[in-house]
Amino acid sequence: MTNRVRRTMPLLPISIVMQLTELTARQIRYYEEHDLISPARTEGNKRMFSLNDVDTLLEIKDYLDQGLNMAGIKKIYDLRETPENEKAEPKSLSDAELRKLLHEELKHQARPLEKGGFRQSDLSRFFN
Amino acid sequence: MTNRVRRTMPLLPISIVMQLTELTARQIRYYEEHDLISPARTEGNKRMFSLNDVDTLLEIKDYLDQGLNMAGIKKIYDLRETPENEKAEPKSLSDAELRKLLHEELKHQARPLEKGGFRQSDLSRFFN
DNA sequence: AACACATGTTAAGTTTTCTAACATTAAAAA
DNA sequence: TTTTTAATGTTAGAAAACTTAACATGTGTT
Repeated sequence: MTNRVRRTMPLLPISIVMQLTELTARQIRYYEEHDLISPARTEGNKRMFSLNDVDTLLEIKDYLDQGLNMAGIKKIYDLRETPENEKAEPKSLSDAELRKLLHEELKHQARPLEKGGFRQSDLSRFFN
Repeated sequence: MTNRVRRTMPLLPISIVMQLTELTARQIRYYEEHDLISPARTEGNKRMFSLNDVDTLLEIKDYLDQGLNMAGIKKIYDLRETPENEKAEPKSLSDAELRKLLHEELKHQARPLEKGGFRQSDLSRFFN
């Protein structure tokens, strides 16, 4: 366990991430703008992505294909990253909000899968 | 076996390789000039390194620490990469040449290991 | 029709990388 | 000891890659 991959190490420039994910630079930056990823920065302010970042981007692609929007995806990550213990009191996010999210998701349900896209949101396509 | 890491995929810019190997850009380019590595190039001619390249660079560091020079290291890689079957007739590399190599290596034998350097010439320091 | 969301496109500026030339240092050869 | 050579440092100028910001476009929603 101690010796697992350092998947958080910032290694990849945006050009490579574009290839790996088939996303445009615009898309990647837009997702960052909406706090779905937080790539590291070089001293000169260039984004550097970890393998985890790439995984996340592939997941985002999937969620978008499934009809979710930025807010929906963000919520998912926020929930996911909330430690189990303090997961009790859901802050001030009302039922209304949650119902709306759910609604939105249901509307787009079962969207067809276009142009040979991948299912597997994971770098295992490339590694190990 | 089929699902092994794509260690040959060009992913890393030289700045990251510098961090990973603690080599200067000058050194990395010099080793390329001597055909010890052959990083891929972007369309714009920027070097892009694979994980294999990084492994090789760490090995080169080791060999240099052990007193080998470019020619010696090159020979090692040439031999290593020669398929087992055609490994019979050693081209036109005379005994003289080989003795010289060996000699050189022996002279520098058992050089002390300075400033907490790594032994393990391998990215496993970072991954898996 | 008006709006919002995701994405495309463009412009101008900055960082990173490139090659090439010359400098330095230490070890080997003369 | 002087001269070479090997490895690396340093610098300059040019090109590529990346940045932010602004505005454009397409498509589905209200």
